[in-house]
Amino acid sequence: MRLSNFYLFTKKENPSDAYLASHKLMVRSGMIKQVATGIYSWLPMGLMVLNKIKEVVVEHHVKSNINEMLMPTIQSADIWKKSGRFNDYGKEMLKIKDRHNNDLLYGPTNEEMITDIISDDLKSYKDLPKLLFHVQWKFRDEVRPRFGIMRCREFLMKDAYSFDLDYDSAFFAYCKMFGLYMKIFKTLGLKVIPVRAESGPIGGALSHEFILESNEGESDIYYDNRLLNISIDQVNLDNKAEIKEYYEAVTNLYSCTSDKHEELNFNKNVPKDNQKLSKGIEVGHIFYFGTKYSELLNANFTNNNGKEALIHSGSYGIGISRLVGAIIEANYDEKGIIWPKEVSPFQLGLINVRNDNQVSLNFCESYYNNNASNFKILYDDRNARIGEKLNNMDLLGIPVQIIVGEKNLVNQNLEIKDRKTGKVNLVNIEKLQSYLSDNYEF
RNA sequence: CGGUGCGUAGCGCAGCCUGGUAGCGCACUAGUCUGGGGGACUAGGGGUCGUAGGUUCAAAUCCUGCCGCACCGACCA
Repeated sequence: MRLSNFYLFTKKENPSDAYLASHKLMVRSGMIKQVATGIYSWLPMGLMVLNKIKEVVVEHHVKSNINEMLMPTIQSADIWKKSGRFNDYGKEMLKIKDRHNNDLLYGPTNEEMITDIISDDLKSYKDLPKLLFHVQWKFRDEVRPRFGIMRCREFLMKDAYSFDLDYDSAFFAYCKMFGLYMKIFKTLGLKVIPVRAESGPIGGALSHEFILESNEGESDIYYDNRLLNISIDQVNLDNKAEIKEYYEAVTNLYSCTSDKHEELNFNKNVPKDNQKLSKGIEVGHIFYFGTKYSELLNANFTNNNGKEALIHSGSYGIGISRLVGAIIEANYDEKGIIWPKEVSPFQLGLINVRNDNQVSLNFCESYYNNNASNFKILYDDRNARIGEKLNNMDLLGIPVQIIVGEKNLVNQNLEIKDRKTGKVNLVNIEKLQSYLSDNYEF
């Protein structure tokens, strides 16, 4: 992408209404623009990142044989009246009336709707188990939205739903999703702590939150830091024994939200050196709620004895739009954003030191033209001053920058700058390709 | 929903107390000089001062309602 063709308008100054670094940086880097309290437009740069994260999450689900589908944002109130949540959900639910005066709502979540769908289809124990997910915009009319995209009213969420014939089977689904989440967050380059949690208005007995540690987080957590040593890498999510072993190894160690915290148990079960008290951002939340919605919405099947039984279900959410902010919180410095390679909208930033220099201009043009199909390159082709280009590229957080100036070009050299370390290496033009592939995974 | 504060150019702000030609920095346009970390100079363009009403010869400024935004609290993914 040539900057001259890109709808990207960055700002030198911070917005006055932003508090969190991630919020300031998202506005400054032209990713989002606020529309109303807790509602944002995603500009091209922001949408690229959002889509990258979504892609990672979707791929992991699809690989695990979880089927992607799509439910609408607007829902009929009927099923919510059946489940009792039309009133119970409270003012956070945005209620709408259509022209026929029917009650509609902008979905805050989809348990009712998915249960209504599967209750028509899953009729026999032979149809179970099943897992479905979608990525869709949600609306929760928060009392006080804040922190930009981190806690907004309209947000993009991946929600998955599991359907099983009994507790044992449902528990396996829960463990599998637990492991899948750990893999997803690891892929995104995030250190995420799974903690026991309250299930809130979703309901149900078994629930875990996934917390990205951050000083700016809103959740307080207590955990045994030995759980960080347990790796998900080698665990096969489809192998019941393996995944349960992993789940138990992790959840046997103390780890919970402040709601669930018991100081006595913490001290009794966790050696002092391993006790960790920390804050973080909730980026995922999973629930097993048994037959709660099946009962309310009549989702039953015929078991192998010919008897009717209720479907056991669970739901599993990841805040996709929140992750954009959360990832920035975990990856920035005083210059700007530092995107992990998995979510960076571009792989390479290309900077021409002087546009009026024929030597560097020729090189940049031909490099870009020859490589734009191999790499995602953001080429700053503006006739701007070098300082502006460098600062701008740092702000945008693209992992690797190629800085092209005549001074180095006459010696057949380019500057390759690593955004994260700030280190600049002179690299021979001939060796550029191998330097990049040796030092970076694309 | 309670408490506090704010709304003036695309962004960040001053002016308001004490009413009298709407200002500054950044950004933008043109030109000149510059040229390795948001450069300098010159000349420009852009505002019904959130909105509706009131007071007044005169309102960005004083008064009232409404709308919007932020922060703190309670609540929540």
